[in-house]
Amino acid sequence: MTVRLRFAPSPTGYLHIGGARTALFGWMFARRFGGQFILRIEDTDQKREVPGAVDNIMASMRWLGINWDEGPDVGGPYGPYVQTERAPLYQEWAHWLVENGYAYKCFATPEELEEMRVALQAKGDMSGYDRRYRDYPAEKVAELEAQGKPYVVRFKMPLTGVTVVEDMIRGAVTFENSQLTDYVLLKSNGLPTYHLAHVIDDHFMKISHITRGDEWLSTAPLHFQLWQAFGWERPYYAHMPVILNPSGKGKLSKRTQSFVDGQWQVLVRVEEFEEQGYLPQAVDNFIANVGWSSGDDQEIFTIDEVTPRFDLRDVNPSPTSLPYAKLDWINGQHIQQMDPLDLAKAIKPFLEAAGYEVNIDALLAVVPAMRVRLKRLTEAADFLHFLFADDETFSLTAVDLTHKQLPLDTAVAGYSQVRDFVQSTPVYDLETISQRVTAIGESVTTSGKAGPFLGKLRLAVTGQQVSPPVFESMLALGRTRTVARLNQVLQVLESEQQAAAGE
RNA sequence: GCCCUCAUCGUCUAGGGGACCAGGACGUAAGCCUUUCAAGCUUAAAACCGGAGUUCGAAUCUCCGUGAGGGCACCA
Repeated sequence: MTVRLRFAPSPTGYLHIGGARTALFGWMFARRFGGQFILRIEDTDQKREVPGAVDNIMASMRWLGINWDEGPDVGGPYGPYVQTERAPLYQEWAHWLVENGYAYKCFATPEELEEMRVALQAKGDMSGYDRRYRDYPAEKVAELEAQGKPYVVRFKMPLTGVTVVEDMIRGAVTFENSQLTDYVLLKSNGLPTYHLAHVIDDHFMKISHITRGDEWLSTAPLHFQLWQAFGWERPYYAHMPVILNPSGKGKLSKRTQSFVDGQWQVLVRVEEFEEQGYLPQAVDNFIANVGWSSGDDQEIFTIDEVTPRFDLRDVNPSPTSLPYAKLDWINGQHIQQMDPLDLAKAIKPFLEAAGYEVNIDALLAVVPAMRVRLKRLTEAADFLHFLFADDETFSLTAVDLTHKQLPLDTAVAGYSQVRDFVQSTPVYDLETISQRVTAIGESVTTSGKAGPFLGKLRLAVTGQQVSPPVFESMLALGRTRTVARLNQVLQVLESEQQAAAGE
C-alpha cells in the first residue's frame, strides 16, 4: 500500500508547536514508508481566516524541514489543495447523502436552535438538537425549500448500536450511537463543515493515513459513519495526544502565543522558537521526543537519523507537556555539532538584530571558541558584545576584579604585566598569549595557580562573566583594544589603592 | 451533566507477566577537570495514583475508585 499522509491546518494565523508535532510525525511516517506527504488548507470557516496565514504556516513548516509533495503552492494531481476551491464537490456529495437517505435537510433557524439548546440543557442533554427535521415529510421539505428557506444538511446518525473507531495509537474505541447527535455537514452558506469536507477530500486525494489532534477523537464516530455511508475505503486515523501546559493544567493548543508559566518562558508558535534563537533541528528533536522515543536511549538526534525507526503505532497515547527545561540543552547540543561556518551564518542575523555590523570572516574567528557555551543563538549578541560594541566602558569595581587568591596589590601587578606583554610582544598569537599570560597568572595568585587570575582577566577584558575563552577573546579583540581595557581596569584598581592608602 | 481518553522519578521517557530492590535524559546536589564561566566526566537524591482481582509470579492483564485531560457549534 502506498502511504499518502496529509496534514491539514486551518489558516487561522501561525503554526502552533502542537500542530508542528502532528505534522512532523505525519511527515516522518510518510518518509519512513516511502510515501507522500500532502499539505491541504482547511479554510471552510471563512470567519476565522487570517490573511497571510497560509504563507506563514508554510514558512514555519519549511523552516522545520517539513516539506510536502503536494500542496497549495506546488500543486499536485489531486488539487486544488484549498477547500474553498472545492466547494461544488462537497455540495454534490452532501446531496448524494440526502438522496440516499443518509442525511437530511434541517430548516431550524438560529433562534429555534437556541431555544432547543436551552430546553435540552434543562434536561441535562448537551447535544443541542432534537432531530426535529430528521423525519420531516418530503412534501413539507419541498414546500420550505420552495419558499427559499435556508437549510443545513445534517447526518442521520444511527439511533442505536455502536460505532467502533480504529485509532492507530489507541486501538479500538467504542462509542454508543445513542450518545451522538445529527451533526451538520453542509452549512446554510453552502460550505461544508470539517466533518464532510475532510472525508470527501481524503477520499478523492487518495489519502491513506491521517494525523490529527486528539480533540477529533470524539467526532471520529461520525467520520467513520460517513465513510461507511459513502461506501469508500477508510484511511487510517492517528489521533495525536494533546500537549498540555507545563504546569499540567489545560492544553497548550488553547494558547496563541508565548507566555510565562512558573519559571518557564513557554513558546507556542514555531516562529517564536526561531526568534528566540533555537535551531530548527533542535526544535524537531525537542518535539519528536515527546510522546515518542527513538527506541534506544538516544536523546540528541536529527530527524533523518531517526525517521527509519518511526511508527505512528509507537506513539504514546498519554497527554504530556513539552519539557521546556530540556530545550536549551538540546539546542546547545545541536549547536556544538554544527559546522562553524553554518553556525556563523545562523548567528549573523541575531547580531545584526542587536545592531552589530558583522562580516562572516570576523565571526568565524570567534565562533569555534564560543560554540560550546552557546545555548541559544540570541546569546551570541551578549557573548560578543565585548567585541562589537562601540562602548568600551564596563562598570567594573575593585571587588569584581580581585579574588581571595588575588588581593589588590598583586591584581594590579598582574593586569599591568599582561598589558605590558600585549603592548610589547613581537608575536601576538594564541600560543604566545596562552604561555605568557598563564605564567603571569601563576606568579600573581597566592595559590600559584593561574585559574583565579584568568577568571578575573576574562571579566577585565570582556566585561562578562561568561564569554568565549579569555585568550581567544584577547586575540579577537586585538592589541590596541585589549590594552585599552586593561588600562581602564588598572585605573579603577589604582584609585582603590590610593583610597586605601589615604585612610 | 453525558461520552471518550490517559495515569512510571520534579519534568520528558524506557518498560508489552518472570531479565526491574524499575533503565535513560533534563533539571538539582556533590566531586573531578579546566583558560574558576561554559562544555566534559563521575557520583548522589528521586517514580510504578489507590484498592480489589487473575496468576506460582503484575509497573505490565481485568474491574472499581481517584486524579488529570479531551469533546458535547451552521469552529476547525
